[in-house]
Amino acid sequence: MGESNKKKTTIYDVAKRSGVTTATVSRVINGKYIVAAATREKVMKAIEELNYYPSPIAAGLSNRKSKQIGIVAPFFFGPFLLRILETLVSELKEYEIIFYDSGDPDKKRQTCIKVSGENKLDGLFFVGLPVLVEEEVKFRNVKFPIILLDNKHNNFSSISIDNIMGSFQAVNHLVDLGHERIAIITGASEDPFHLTVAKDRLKGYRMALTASGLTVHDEYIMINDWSREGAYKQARKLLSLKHPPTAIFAVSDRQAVGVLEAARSMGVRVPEDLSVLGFDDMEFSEYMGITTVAQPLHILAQLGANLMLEEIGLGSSKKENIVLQPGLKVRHTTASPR
Amino acid sequence: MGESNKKKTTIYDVAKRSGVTTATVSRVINGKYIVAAATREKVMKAIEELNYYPSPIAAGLSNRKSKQIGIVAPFFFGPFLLRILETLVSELKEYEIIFYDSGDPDKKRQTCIKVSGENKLDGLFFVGLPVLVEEEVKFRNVKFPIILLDNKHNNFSSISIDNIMGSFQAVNHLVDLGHERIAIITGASEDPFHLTVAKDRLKGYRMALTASGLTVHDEYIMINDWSREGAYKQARKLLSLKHPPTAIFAVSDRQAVGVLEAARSMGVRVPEDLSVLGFDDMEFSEYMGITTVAQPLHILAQLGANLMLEEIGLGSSKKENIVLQPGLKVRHTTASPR
DNA sequence: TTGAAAGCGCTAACAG
DNA sequence: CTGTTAGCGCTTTCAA
Repeated sequence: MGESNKKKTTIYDVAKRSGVTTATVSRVINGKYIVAAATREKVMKAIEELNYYPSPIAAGLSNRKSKQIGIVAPFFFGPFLLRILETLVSELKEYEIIFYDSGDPDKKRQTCIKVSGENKLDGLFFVGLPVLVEEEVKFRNVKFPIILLDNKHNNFSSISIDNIMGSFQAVNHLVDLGHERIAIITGASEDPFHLTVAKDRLKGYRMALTASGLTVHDEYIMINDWSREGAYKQARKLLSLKHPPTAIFAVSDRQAVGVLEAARSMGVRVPEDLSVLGFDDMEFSEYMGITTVAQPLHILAQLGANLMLEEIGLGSSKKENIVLQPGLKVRHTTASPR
Repeated sequence: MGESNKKKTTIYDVAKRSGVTTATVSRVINGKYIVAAATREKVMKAIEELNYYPSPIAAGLSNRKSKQIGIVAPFFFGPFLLRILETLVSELKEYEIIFYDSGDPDKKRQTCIKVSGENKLDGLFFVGLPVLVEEEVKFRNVKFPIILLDNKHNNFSSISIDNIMGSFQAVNHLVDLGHERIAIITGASEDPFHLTVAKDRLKGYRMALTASGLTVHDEYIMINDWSREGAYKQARKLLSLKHPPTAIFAVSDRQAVGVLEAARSMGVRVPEDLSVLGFDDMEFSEYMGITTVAQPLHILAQLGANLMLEEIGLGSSKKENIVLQPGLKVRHTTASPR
């Protein structure tokens, strides 16, 4: 901590030194008013010499703009979150990014209350999470745009990913390979945040089977908690069935690992005896050769950032809802059944 | 965006409604002055009724505290960064966390300039990165504490991890297993941020060998760029030597994966013919059974947060430098040589 | 194109 | 325990 005996140099100091008023200094700083070239020079020089930095706080109080954008997201999104955060930060260079954790619904609620109450942000992103009605209500009188990433809402713009089609596509790949006994290990259908990912991916699975004229067997549908351990157990159950599936679609890569472990533990070879399909395209999926579905996170965040900038500029919401398609990445855990 | 025709309710509104002055309202809001219970009640009631939220911007301008803490870190720290961020956010509930990307040295410089110039934060963390002299100079007149996480500096407090000992420990494990021909694939020794991780881990390797009376063979030392691909190539080279090593220590798990792939590609079995050791304990290391060194990131961040709170409270730096020890996690890629 | 001056909403002496 | 009253540092009409 430095000895900050010297008080901050303010816009007054600059004004005095350059022989103009603070109004003029302000004008050159913000560059959105006409200032005589000569005057500008003088001011710039003074700024330079005094090593002056305008106080964003004071500016904020005066013009009610904080130059800050908030992001509410849960940490359990892990790599996805990081990816999105990264591109958001780099696309939104003019703004500081404030991170609001919302690891559980209550934290999320608190954040919504705080953020809408203070009403100081210039924009807000929700990533991965939906906005509940009670939350939406709070944002009614807020002065900044809100954009949902990887989720949607009628009253806000959003960029989301089509989980149903991603799943549909993935299962179709299995069907194309000739599989008929395809099982799915999905995520918890009810969750504290009211996410619909699990349901959507299951829906895509059903659609794909039906579209191919295959029947959906309930015993092939396992509802799991997104965990690797859970998937391990359920895969063992599936593989112990009288008619075990020849392919298992795990709706997350983490769960796919569990399936792989289950297969190994039972001497079932992948992909010879069993095809395993994941979802997410995590780093380890590449290392482990897992066939999976990749989400265009980078583009999602980029589009989100652009939209945010537009809406901030317009001062109003465009209510645009963009849906992105994920893509299949075929690797080494899927093959035709024997 | 709501129709915010209604102007923000201010501390004046609350004061009027509760029949006191703004000073008193301020007092009950901040709770650090004595206010008569009855008065407090009235004020609270008014706050409630008016749904009043104090403006942190106005407060900030007045008392020069932003209630915001910055974090400068590079995104390539991936999971580590996320982990640290997570615990920082949860430990520093009173503060908003602003994330400053510093993916390259120049961005980092810019951030240092901006942040020190504006001088508005209540605290700043550097994670994973060192503070260069030219940067340190800028922070001389800054009013907030700065703490380094996973790095150190004479003028700032820090919590770091002992890479040398981590490496030493890891290699000792190999020696204990009976290995004598131990190779290392390390990270780039020179890097744009002037990180010393690679050098430190190499040093620990040397120390361990020397301490055990083994000689350090230059041909067993590979300098790599932290990439899996690079490690793959170098591992192949090592395994092609006339006297190939019986163990390879990759200074990151990502590189360990490359080594594993190289071994597989050459029909070398792990751990029977070759022991592979990583560093980092990434998620996939568990899945892939890689023996590795784990860093106590959670504790690191926790200690960092506590220190920050203390220093903010004290209004001065304690210049504490804590060093944490990483721990070995033995899994399935290491065994005694045959 | 520039200056004067009134805020923005809150805090913190200082008095009482 | 509470009120008065300067600011905090910048922006923005309104005039000139």
